[in-house]
This record gives sequence, structure tokens and C-alpha cells, in this order.
Amino acid sequence: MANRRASITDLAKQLNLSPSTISRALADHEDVSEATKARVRDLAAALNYQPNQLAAGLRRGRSKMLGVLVPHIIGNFFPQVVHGIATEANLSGFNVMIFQSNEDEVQERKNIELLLNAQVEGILVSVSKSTKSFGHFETLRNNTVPLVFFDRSIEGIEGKSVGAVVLDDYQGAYEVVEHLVAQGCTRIAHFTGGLHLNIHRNRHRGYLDALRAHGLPTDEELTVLCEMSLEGGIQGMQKLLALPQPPDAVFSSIDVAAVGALQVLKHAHIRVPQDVALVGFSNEQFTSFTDPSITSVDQHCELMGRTAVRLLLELIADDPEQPPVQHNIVLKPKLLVRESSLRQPDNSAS
Amino acid sequence: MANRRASITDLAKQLNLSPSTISRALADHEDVSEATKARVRDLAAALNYQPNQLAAGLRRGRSKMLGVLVPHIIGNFFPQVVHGIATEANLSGFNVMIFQSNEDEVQERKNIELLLNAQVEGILVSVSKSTKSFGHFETLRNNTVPLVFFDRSIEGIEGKSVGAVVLDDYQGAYEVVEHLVAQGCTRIAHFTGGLHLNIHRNRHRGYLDALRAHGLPTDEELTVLCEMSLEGGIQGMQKLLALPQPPDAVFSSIDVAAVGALQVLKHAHIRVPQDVALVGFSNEQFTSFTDPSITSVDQHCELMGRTAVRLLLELIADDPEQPPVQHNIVLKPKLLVRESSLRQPDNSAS
DNA sequence: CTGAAAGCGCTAACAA
DNA sequence: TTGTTAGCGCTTTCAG
Repeated sequence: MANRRASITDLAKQLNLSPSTISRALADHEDVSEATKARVRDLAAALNYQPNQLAAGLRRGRSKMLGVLVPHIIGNFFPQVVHGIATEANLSGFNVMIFQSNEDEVQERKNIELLLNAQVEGILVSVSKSTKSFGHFETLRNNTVPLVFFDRSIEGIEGKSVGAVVLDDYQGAYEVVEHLVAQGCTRIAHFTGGLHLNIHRNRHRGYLDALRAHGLPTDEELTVLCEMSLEGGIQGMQKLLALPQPPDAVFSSIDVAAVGALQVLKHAHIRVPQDVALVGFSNEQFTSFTDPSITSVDQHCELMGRTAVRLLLELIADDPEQPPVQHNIVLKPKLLVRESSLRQPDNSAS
Repeated sequence: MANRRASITDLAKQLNLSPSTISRALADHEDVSEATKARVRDLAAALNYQPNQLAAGLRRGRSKMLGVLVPHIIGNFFPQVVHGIATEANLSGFNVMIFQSNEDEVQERKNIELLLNAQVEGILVSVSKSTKSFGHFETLRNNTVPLVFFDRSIEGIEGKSVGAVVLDDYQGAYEVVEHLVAQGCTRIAHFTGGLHLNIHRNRHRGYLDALRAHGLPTDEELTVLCEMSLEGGIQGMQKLLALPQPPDAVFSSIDVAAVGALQVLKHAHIRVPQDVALVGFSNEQFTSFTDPSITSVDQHCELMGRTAVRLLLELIADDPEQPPVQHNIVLKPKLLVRESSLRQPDNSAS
């Protein structure tokens, strides 16, 4: 048994045809006779021929690959988005190469290079937490390679081949606060992450605006900047309980910190939601499994990934016939009310 | 501003050098003068030159890409493994292409083809649940492309470029049962998934053997085949409670089903762990967050990914100088005792 | 130390 | 309907 992989040239020789005919036959090109096509296909199958994408890509100048750059692939959100990305890309015959920045600007920059080297036709990025300068994205903009940010975007990068798909975090936060107000909460605290990230900034803005709209206090001490971790939530809640006037609701910008808060509250025998209502953000799986289950905001992770790919593909195609595409897509969040914020049990018919 | 990407030929022309010299200079080859190297590097930087991996790969016959084929990238386990894979691969200068079978054998087969087309140098697979025939893997074996299974492996595929990294599910299950016995449980039930998957089969075997070793009943009714979902756990627990002689412990092959069981038990005012102890498998994040928290078995997901990559790279290198590598690696699981199975609170000094 | 030449496997004018 | 030719961008002998 021959072991080297068969090439178009091999097929051509064995069938006394030219490589071009083979190529056309395999591509089911219309001006190849059915008879020839059949012969080619049969031999290809017999030799277990595998087309070489590298060669085809090089020749065509189109690799059929997309690059994905995420902070990491752990937790709930990014895996789900990546799942959506991979699924949607494959649907259009694109393969996906994935890199992780590990929330590090240097790695992010290096990975962008690697993706460019791999000749990806477009890049999907969610910006690292630590990224403070954006030269590497600026470079990309001049580089023919379309770019779509998702979730964590950066402002100020515009261009006809740059886009973004983000969640309306502002609105999500706004709705959370309105819900809490409807539940009778009047002193609502907020856990936030670093405000240089658009997601936390927008959630914080939504939180403040909603409070103001309802004439509720926006004391600075009610906004707690904390590590976005279980531990961070624990510390944040302890800080809030130590306040002369503790809150009767906490809206955390991240679910896991809400769990930390819940643990502290239970430990202190403070009832949730009766004494303190609790809301997270992201609809992580565990929010359904805690006791009480935690109200959260769904981000449509998979949809975000799919939408980002569709946008990117449009930017790649850049069809001048088509109407110009919307470069900034904002997805609407969905508030999922669970036990941790529901004071009137029978509220379903409202 | 020129917009096309600069190539080695471009650099060569601008510097009046041959492409070979440029290539060597960029590779920091030793027989290029420092002066020349410097000139080349400077111009490369100025033109923002990006090496074309496709071309280099084609020429070298080495793509520097690895293929990953997983059932999906959702939940806790696969994302973490993929994280480990990507991290470890990047460390060795390999890029990673990811495909999902969506637990479907047809897609699995197609994706293997796609990976081959993409000229990956090796493939990492976790077999789809529905895969019942293994021709596509057999084909691979003859195809020069090394293959490493992880977690969900299949028996009977051997060869010098095939390997597997799995968890010792048998031992994990065995330890779970021993722990439950030590806690005083005498009638231990088990939730299992489809037994054609090695993981469930081995966990089930470990469960049975441990029971026998302790002279405990292994009644068939104590093994419940259920959907590996929350709903599945709920139904499974209901079935167990309806038994004439219900169990005093449940060991679920999957964490999420343990949560379902927990919900049923709480609802029926049966105390966990006093009346029924509960153990899961996989150490999903939410097992720490339920109340009580759920004892589980950690699978070292990230380590599994990294180990699989290291094995694959060794198979790819296939260095005849080196001692032959161990093709089947078994990772030891780690039992994490939490509240759901701990009847003696102060047990830490044992 | 540098250059010339060939070719990885494929595709796409252009010819026949 | 098929063949000829050239070349994508790079690396690597082999020759200077």
C-alpha cells in the first residue's frame, strides 16, 4: 500500500489527463464531461485523495480560515460564543483558528500576528482585560483583514472593515434595576469590575441612570469595585454589610460575585430575597442551581458568536452591490427573574 | 501607503538581495552576516512584513497546525480541555484548529476529512456519543497523521501513531464508593449514562466492584440509566425514591444529574447527606455553589488537554533515538469531598 | 556569505 | 471538452 498522500498530479498521471481537468472535475466544474468526472471521482476515492487546502489557499489567496482571539476558553460565556462562532463559520465552509490572550496585552498582540501569518481572512476579537493601547488593532485596519469585536469592544476604531457585536449592557443593567425597584427595593448596591472594560462601564451607567430615573440614592459607597470572583463577591458583600445603612438589593456585574454575596448573606442569616434581593449578570449555569436560584441577565452567547461571524463574512465579501452592512450590532439582553429577587411569589401574570 | 502585503520577493528586490538570503536572514540562519540580517529585519519591520505560513507550510510539508475534534465546546469539561490543548500547542509553536461533531457520527467523519484537508500534523479527538463504527479512525491510522484520543476513547485501535489520554474512571468511581461506605452508607445507587461510552462503562464497573469488595448489595434496580441532564437526575431520583427499599446514597456519573437528585430530595424534605448522601462526577463549577455543595471527582481537564498535546507531539516527532513513548496515558482522578456526602463534619484530620 | 533554480499542490487565464 | 503554462510565497539544495 502506497502511503504518501495522493495529489492532483498523481491522479492526472494515472488517468492520462491534465491537472487542470482533474481540478475542474473535482470542483464539479460544468465544462467537464460527466464521464471524466466519474472516472476522476472514482480514482480519487480509491486513492483516498484529500485536497490540500494549504496549496489551494495559497494559490487562490483565500485561506478559508477565520481567526478567533479570546481572553480564554473557560467559564460559561466564551466557550459558548466560540461554539456559536465555530458552528456558524463551518456552515459557510470556513475553518476556525483559536488563540487565547490570557487577558494579556502582549500575548494579544503576538496572537494577532500569528493569525495574520496563518493568512486568516478575518479576525474575531474579544479584547483582553489588560489591554490599554490599541496599536495592534489599528495596524490591522490598514491590513485588508476585516475585524469584528465581540462583547468586549473598544471605541474609536472605525473603518469600513471593522465591526462589533455587543450586548446592550446598559439596557440590561437598567432593566435589572427597574425589576428590583418593582420588587420594592429602595437602596440598591452594585458590584462592578474595572471600568475600562466597556461591559462594566455600560452596566454601571445603566445602573446609575435607572436609579436616578426612579429618584433612588446613588451614593458612591453603594458601588463597590471588586474582583470578579467568588472571593471578590464575598468581600464586596462584607463591605456593604458594614455600611451604616446597608442596601436592600445587590446587582452584581458578574454572576460568580453574586454567589459570593449570597454565601455571606446566608451565613449572616439575612434572607434572600426578603431582606436583600440579589441579581447577577451573564446567566451562568450555576445561577439556576444555587438556593435560592439567582436572577440574572442572559447574553445570548451563542447568538453573539453567530452574529459576529455573519458580520465578519459580510465584511470579507465586501460586495459593492449589496447595501452597506451595519457595522455595530447591539443585541438585546434578556432578564431572567429567579428566586433571589422575587419577593412576590405569584407574579407571573403581571 | 501601499496596501498589499509585503513578500520575501518584495524585500529581496528592495534590498538587492536574493529571496534565499532574505529567507535565511529572517530565520536567523547562522551564515548570514549580521549586517545583512539587520538590514533585512529593519525593512521587514518598516513594511510590516508578515511571513505566510500557508506558503511555508506547503513548501516544508509541515503546517504547524493541530486539529481538535470535540463533541462540542459547551459545559465545563470540553472548554477546559480545549483550553489546555490550545495553551500547550501554542507553547510549541503549533496552531490549533477546532471542529465540533455535535455528538454526531456523520459530522465527526466529515470533520476528520476537513482536518486532513487543512493539512494538520496531528489530530486530537474525543469521540462523539453516537459513534458506533470507527472506519474513519482506521483510515487515519494508515494516513501518516498521528491521532490521540482524549477522555472518550475507543478500544481496538492500535498503532504506533495512535495514543490515548483518559481518566481512570474506574478508580474514580471506586474511590467514591469507598468514601460513601466510610460515611456509613450501605445501600448505594448509581446514575449511569449510555454504557457504550467508555467513561460510563468504567465508572459503572468501579462502582460495582467497590460494592462487592465491601459486601454491599448490587441490585440491578440500584443502577438507573438516565439522561445525563438535570431532568434526567430528577426522574432518576424519583424512580429511586419509589423503590420499596430506597438507597441511602446516590453516586451520579454526571454532576448535573446529581443536582436534579438534590432538588428532588430537598423537595421531599429528605436531608442530604444525613438521609441520603450524594456524589457527582466531573467537578463542575456549580457543585461548589449548590446548598449543600456536592462531592465530586475532579478530572484534571486542563492537564488532560496538555498531556494529550504532549503525547501527540511525540508521536509526530517519532524520534527513533528516543525511547518509545507510552501510548496510553491514564490520569488519576481526585475525589473532592464536599457537604453532600460528609456525615462526620470534623473529618479533616483523618 | 550569497545567489540561482526548482518545486511544494493547486488554480486560472488562455489556447487548442 | 481538455491541455498548456505560469505562478501563489516560501524553502532548500547546490553552486558560486
